[in-house]
Amino acid sequence: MRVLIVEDAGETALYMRRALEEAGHVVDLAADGPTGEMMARGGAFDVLVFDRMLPKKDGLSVVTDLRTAGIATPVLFLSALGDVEHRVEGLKAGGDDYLAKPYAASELIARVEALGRRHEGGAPSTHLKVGELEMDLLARVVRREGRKIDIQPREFRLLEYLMRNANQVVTRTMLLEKVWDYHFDPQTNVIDVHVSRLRSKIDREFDKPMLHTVRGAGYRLEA
Amino acid sequence: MRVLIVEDAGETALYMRRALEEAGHVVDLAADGPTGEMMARGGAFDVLVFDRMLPKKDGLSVVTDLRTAGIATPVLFLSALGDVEHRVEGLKAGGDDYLAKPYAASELIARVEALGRRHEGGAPSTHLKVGELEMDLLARVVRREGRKIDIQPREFRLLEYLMRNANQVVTRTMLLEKVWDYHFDPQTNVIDVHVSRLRSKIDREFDKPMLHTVRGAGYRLEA
DNA sequence: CTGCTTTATTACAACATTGTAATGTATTGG
DNA sequence: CCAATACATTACAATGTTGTAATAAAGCAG
Repeated sequence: MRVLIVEDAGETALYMRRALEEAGHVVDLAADGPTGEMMARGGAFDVLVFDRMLPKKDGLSVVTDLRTAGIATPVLFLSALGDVEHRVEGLKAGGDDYLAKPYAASELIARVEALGRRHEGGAPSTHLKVGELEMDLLARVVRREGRKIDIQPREFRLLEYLMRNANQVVTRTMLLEKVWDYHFDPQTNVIDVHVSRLRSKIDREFDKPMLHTVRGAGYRLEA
Repeated sequence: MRVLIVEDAGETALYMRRALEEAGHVVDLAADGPTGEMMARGGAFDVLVFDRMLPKKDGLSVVTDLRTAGIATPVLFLSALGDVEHRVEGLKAGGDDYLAKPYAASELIARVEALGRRHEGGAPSTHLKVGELEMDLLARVVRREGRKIDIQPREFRLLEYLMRNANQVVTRTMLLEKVWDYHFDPQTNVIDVHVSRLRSKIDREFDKPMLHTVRGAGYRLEA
């Protein structure tokens, strides 16, 4: 897991870093509010750990700003101010958890992992994109250059497989296995026919063809 | 937000319920482990609040079981045992937060809302579950009690809609709009026919029917 | 260039899915 | 209990989807 710790007390920061790294995570440090905010916006972290009090811009306002900027990375607040009002304040500002000092390393780790767990293990992608071609797996809709394209179930599976392997050659055998669940050669031209149909939908009417034949090898969908 | 509180001490449960309801949430109660687990599996809650110690089956094991069953609803543990090991234990079992008693109502509310917030903003769910009936939106597969059920596209949409509105009555008009995209009455019995077909697949061959008729109103899929 | 092989396209037949209509069964109010 | 109504089931017809086969076109080796 990639964790960003924003903490001004050098000692504490290093201690936390060591604890999290020993638990197998990748840790970055920032020492003040603006730096932390910048890094949080740029780098793709799984969890942010913020000290409540920070030089220049305090943790609370940084998180408020991150949230209004649409950044949803989970935040764990860390502070010596452990009373209820402060904790509630932190959660209201858009924090996801609040841990009062002093705390045990094991609890820090457990809470960071609880926060990160959902995000990374979370959802398998429901949307594929190859160049200007897009597929929404849930809505079962395909678009090229924004225009909706009507597509049949088998064509959909075929295209999905091609998109998941975009810019690579996909053999006929692979297609038979993955799109048709055939584990033998049907001795017919099913694939040719469906590739042809798919082409007529995603390539005809558009300038550049995306679905290319690789003679003797198979097909390749290019961005 | 829909919240399930699983707590055996009646007093405490009622106090929590009132606090959350005043904050505008819908609250259900359960008094022991198995009941809580059942409700958590069936009803679509945004947050689960579990007491650590519960009659019959303790909170920890219930949550472990829910997680292995693939139910990812955020869990807030609540307990008098506030020391570090217990907190870590709760988070490891799959809890998302841990609040030690005594706590202020405002903090309970803030934490429940923090948990719910995270969940709803997330990716669209790709997996639906109502009782023993499961639907994988991406793989387009339906199972009941683990057995795979073959289902037609229109039946799939119908069932999806019923599952998304499980335990609630769904009217014929709603079905026509959402499943058929008709915005008028086709004057036929399409719905009856498809409900019948769906029943023959998901209910026939199983002990308890899940798809119930609500005479004069519509249908309801029950856990 | 010619003949051979691979790939494309088209037309059609088999099959699957969907909606309609007819018939049968349960529920409710009088 | 009967009639009226709502719902369930079955059979069938219309339509959509898929695979096969025939034919055409393209690429390649000699």
